[in-house]
Amino acid sequence: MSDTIEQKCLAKGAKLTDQRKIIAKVMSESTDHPDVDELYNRVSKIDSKISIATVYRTVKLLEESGIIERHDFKEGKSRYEPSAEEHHDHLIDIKTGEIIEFVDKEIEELQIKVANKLGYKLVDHKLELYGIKKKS
Amino acid sequence: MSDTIEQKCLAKGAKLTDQRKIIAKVMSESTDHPDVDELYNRVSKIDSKISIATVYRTVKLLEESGIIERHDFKEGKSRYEPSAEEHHDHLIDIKTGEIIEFVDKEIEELQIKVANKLGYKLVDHKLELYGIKKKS
DNA sequence: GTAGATGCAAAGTATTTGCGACAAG
DNA sequence: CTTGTCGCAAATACTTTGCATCTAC
Repeated sequence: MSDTIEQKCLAKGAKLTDQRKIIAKVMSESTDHPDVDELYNRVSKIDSKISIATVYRTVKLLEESGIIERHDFKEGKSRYEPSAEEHHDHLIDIKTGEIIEFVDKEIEELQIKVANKLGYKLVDHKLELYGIKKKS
Repeated sequence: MSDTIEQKCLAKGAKLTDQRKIIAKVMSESTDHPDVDELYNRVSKIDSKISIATVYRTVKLLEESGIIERHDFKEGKSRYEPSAEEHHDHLIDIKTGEIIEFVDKEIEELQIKVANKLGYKLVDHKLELYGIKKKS
């Protein structure tokens, strides 16, 4: 797992510092969508000397390398998650803030079709559903 | 047009000040998606004494009243547009920043279906397509 | 040894807020 | 009158950056 990350960093000509290894490891083990502050907390538990500036610089690096993905949900800050093999979108519970990941091929295909119809080639998209849990 | 906005403000128990009238009018006449700074520029041309704090307070008020909508595209700031009768989504040209509005009923329906499948009632959603113009 | 990375604190953006003055209802 | 609103400047939240030091390669 971290091998891959390290290889990707090297491929970019980036130096493999301890800080980067730690941040990459913590991110790759995250199953939620931490913001920078939360990531900084987790990383600090491993090495308390890492500065938040380095965390900011590293998430930017990892994002540009396609290793993690940034999301701007309806808050004032960015959240990150490791890039998945298969693309997915998010449903956010507006009561609890819980984030559920989902995949829907039909929607994906329709998006491409819509973009085409408008004369565009789709290169990226963002789909977020906001909902409240139904009583079961 | 501005009648509606004024009525809606009054219904909320909000006072109908000159500043609000001007900001609401400028927004209702906007066909693009201005950010607060741009809105402030436009408003200042009509009344140069209006402060940017008032613009921030007013867009928040108008948004909470459902009169305008906020969007967080992939920038660090919010953009606004008057609420439309019919809901629509956006396609953003990643080269030029141009924003194209579109409607696709099929996607809308699928979203509701997906949310239901996950046990949620869909109350809101955000769909943004990012693309590059195809040579015609 | 050298280019690139780090830590720190200062600087930048975007946005919010406390407060005294003011105006709408 | 009274309550909400305004303008101003200070404050906040998130993120970036200049610089001297340090470290991976």
